[in-house]
Amino acid sequence: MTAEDTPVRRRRGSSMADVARVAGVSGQTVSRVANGRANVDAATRDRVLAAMREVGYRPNSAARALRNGQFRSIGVIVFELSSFGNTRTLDAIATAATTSGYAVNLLPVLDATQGAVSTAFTRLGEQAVDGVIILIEAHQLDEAEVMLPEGLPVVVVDSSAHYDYPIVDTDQAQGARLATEHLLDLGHATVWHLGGPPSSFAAARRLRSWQQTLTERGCPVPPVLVGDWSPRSGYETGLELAADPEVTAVFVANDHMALGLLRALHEKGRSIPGDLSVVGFDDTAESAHFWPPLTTVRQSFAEVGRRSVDALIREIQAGEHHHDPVAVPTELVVRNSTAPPRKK
Amino acid sequence: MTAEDTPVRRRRGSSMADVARVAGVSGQTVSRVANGRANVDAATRDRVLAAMREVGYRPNSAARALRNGQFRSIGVIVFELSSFGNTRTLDAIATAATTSGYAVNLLPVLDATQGAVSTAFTRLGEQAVDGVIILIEAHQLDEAEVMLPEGLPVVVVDSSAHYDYPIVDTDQAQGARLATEHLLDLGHATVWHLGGPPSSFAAARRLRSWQQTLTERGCPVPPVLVGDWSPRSGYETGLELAADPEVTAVFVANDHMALGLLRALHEKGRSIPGDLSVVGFDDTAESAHFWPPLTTVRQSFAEVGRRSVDALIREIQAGEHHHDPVAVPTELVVRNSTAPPRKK
DNA sequence: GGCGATCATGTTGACGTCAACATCGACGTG
DNA sequence: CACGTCGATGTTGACGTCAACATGATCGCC
Repeated sequence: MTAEDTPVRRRRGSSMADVARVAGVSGQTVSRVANGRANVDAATRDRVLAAMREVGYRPNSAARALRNGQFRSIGVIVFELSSFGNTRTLDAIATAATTSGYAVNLLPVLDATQGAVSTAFTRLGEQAVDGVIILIEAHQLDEAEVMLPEGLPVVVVDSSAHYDYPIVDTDQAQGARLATEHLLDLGHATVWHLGGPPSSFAAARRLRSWQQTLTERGCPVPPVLVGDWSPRSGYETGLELAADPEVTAVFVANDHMALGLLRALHEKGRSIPGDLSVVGFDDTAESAHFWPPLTTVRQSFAEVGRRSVDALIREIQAGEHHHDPVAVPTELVVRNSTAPPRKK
Repeated sequence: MTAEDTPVRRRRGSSMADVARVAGVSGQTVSRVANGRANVDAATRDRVLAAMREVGYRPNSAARALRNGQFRSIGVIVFELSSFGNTRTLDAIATAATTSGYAVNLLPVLDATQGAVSTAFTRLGEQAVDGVIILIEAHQLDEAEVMLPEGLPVVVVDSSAHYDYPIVDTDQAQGARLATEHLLDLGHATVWHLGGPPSSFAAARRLRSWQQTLTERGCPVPPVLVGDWSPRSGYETGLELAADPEVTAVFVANDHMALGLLRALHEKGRSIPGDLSVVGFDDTAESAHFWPPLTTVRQSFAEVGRRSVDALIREIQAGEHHHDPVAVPTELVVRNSTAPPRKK
């Protein structure tokens, strides 16, 4: 409209001072109105509100943060190739944080090397956050020198017990037990297991729990198959497994690998669940529509997100350290990929 | 623990003044070192660096932002139930932004009602961001009063041409043409289409391009089937389609629906690609392991993310408005779900 | 009617950083 | 040796907000 064409566009908006001038009050009164303090005359308040609208006032959060020493913002450290679970958890974290009046700062780790993780933490130091949720698998932390700024509240979403930070995660052990017992209860002599990468604590927990459940029931423990969470690794394992008629039941550590495994079994002409029962872990949005629809263990990512934000905010606001790990229970969803073994 | 229990926990760290005191220099010199200015004596620089380490100095980004009138941070408005594509794009955005030295602020829209979208924008006003990328489907914007703070750089990731903001998106039309022509080239008389929800501009573009391709080739245009992106809606449509022997080729607007459709065809005993060829859109990580592996159109979410960040940063730094929409090309990935029609 | 309580509003300064300007010493040149 | 230059370093103030304190007006009560 006007001829004001500043070449360098510093987005200096209007400040309280501008509003104050228009409304004919002091800056402090504007501040009181902006923060909803009670001790302002109704007429004055209206005048200020009108002035705010007129000049298009929006509070400057940098100034506010500087003044208060708080950012009302939390950082979330995620690994670049955010896995299915992490994505869902991130979603829940964002929702919970927003509901609690906190902003969410994404801090991606650009690659898996030590340096990159360290860099993420360094960057963290310069970020405007009051606390951090770590969403990468803990073994990646191990390798990096974990140099978190002292006094920065942290919550780790993982199943590792190695750190001195509050921990929130799905109850991996309970979920794996659910899966294994389901297959055993159907009458299978034992259950094979396709696990995730050994570097993942979650994978380790699921594996251990599967082992333990078999042992408790007096079942033989077959050799462990190792995958890397990807459908491809499930597919490759599936090709091997299809050749062994002894195998009648498999517990796969995530649904993605289960998908690849199903494909391999189809290719080899093995019927599911007729020849082989399969249970997954996660319950992705697609799992109900695999062929056949997959029996799986449903994780409550929403709950994990919510709990971790709660824990972090409590830490931020009260300095409270909640050292008991939070384990969010899972739920078995039975579909068509599991059935009793064929009579011999 | 100690007796000093400040009720309000202000996380005041050490400031430049502290470093300056320890190093025996002025705050300004510390500032120069922190910002890598050249005109500092080497010995002095080392002394300051040592002092920084000693007191654990980290720059206060709030103060910096206040001083500079810039936050070096961009906001990304996302819809709560971030779809597969949005998640991938977000990932790419985060990576690109970080690489360019910008932080990423997540601004989730908590539900689809008008009020919620407006709230997100209002909140935006208080956020510390230099610009915004809008990742929700544009029709949701339509419904809300779009009240973006004036002068705030914005980039929209969508296929709508309704807005006065720069737009970046996958070239939906080109992708849909690729899919349709592939099926036609195999010898199918025509191609059916299971589209996404009409409210989605992306879905509309794919649909229009499919229609146009058929018309250009002089093929009959079958009635449009409408889904909602979910595997379930694909499944339901699949049940209908399986009953119609006329149908030999289907282009499904996303891989999730294609998965559901495949399941329905399996259930009805129709063979793929023997009886029916299916092409999807997206190329998710799982699509290669569907049964059968899915022929699909690969979107480059990474490219979309990168380009939108680039556009936004250019806008922020140069005030440049790039009004030509950016269309990122797709690529057809041929797998086993497509084949020539059976000879009659 | 005098005095303290209550309430609206104003004034001041500090949060941490950094651009702009000021200072000071060293060095080169005619 | 007087003067100008350049490079290192210091000093000041402003960015926008808000707590703490200050002011001044109104009201109730003995």
